[in-house]
Amino acid sequence: MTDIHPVDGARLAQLCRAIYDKLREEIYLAAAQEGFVDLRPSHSNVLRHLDAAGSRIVDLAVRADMTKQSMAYLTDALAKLDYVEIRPDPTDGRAKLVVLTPRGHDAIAALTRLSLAAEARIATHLGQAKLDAVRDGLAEIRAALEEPRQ
Amino acid sequence: MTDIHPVDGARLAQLCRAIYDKLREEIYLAAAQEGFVDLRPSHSNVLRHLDAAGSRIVDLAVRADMTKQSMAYLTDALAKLDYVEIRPDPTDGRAKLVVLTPRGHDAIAALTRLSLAAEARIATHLGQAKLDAVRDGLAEIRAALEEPRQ
DNA sequence: GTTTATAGACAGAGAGACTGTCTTATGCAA
DNA sequence: TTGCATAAGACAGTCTCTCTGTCTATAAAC
Repeated sequence: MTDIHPVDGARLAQLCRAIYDKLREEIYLAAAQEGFVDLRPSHSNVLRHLDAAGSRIVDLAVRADMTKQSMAYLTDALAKLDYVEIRPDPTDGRAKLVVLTPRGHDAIAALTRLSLAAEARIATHLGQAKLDAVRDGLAEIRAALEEPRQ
Repeated sequence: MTDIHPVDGARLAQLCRAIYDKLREEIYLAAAQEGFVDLRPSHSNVLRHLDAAGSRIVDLAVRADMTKQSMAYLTDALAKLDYVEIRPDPTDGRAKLVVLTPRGHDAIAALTRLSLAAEARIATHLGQAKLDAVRDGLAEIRAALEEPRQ
């Protein structure tokens, strides 16, 4: 009988998925142990895109490539958890600004630190140079995928 | 004001996530255009792990790292869409075997072909050697992440 | 000043994961 | 052989996160 999965396991998409899943699990588990028990991976869709001065929901939605309704759901959840504050935009009566609370700043700092720690652990296996090379290659791949297909 | 995101954008996890999301979108969009309109990314959690001779739900669940209830939901959905057939296991009255239908075989073949095509497109940007090096590095990283943390 | 565009809110739906419980079948041991 | 622990899966319910569609209020443009 022929093999069902001729080239599986070595596919770029599967590798990226597996690595992302592992890192996400590791980072959010560690964050929970530091006290951020209510922080969920989906929340990083907000935190990653916040400006220091605060951002509008619609801008966050565009950056995260999701609908403004979905982004509103996430920002509302983060507001209830005291990671962000939502206040009216003084320059536009329709808009609101999502701004980080001190706890939100702490969360971003922790997530950043834990991400770096995870990479440092990987570097002990591969060596820093190789890890850097992979990361540079991934950045190139991401850029290549941004381009429209002909 | 200090920068909120000191090292963002170059993080391994974010790169893997972005690339996986793009590839997944691209591959499943192309698959839909080939007639697999009802195939969803979550279904690959089943298809990726199926044995040629058929697999039990509980085994698929372990391989996909999810509960058997969740896996049963997915295999049931795939059965309704005629990608798999669920039949009793002749060797164990409690168990059922999930086996691919011809349409399921076609779907796996298409997904495999489209994945390779996406990587070939990337190779035109990076060169095959660089892409291979990145893939090898990712495989090493995945292996490193499998090891328990000390 | 009227029309159009924009920001967000509200309601509802659906996918995909989870936990908990239950039934049935297997297999081993008393 | 009976009786119990184990295992496979089914059933019910919940939760998170995303979507579409519609609506209000404000801003901007003509």
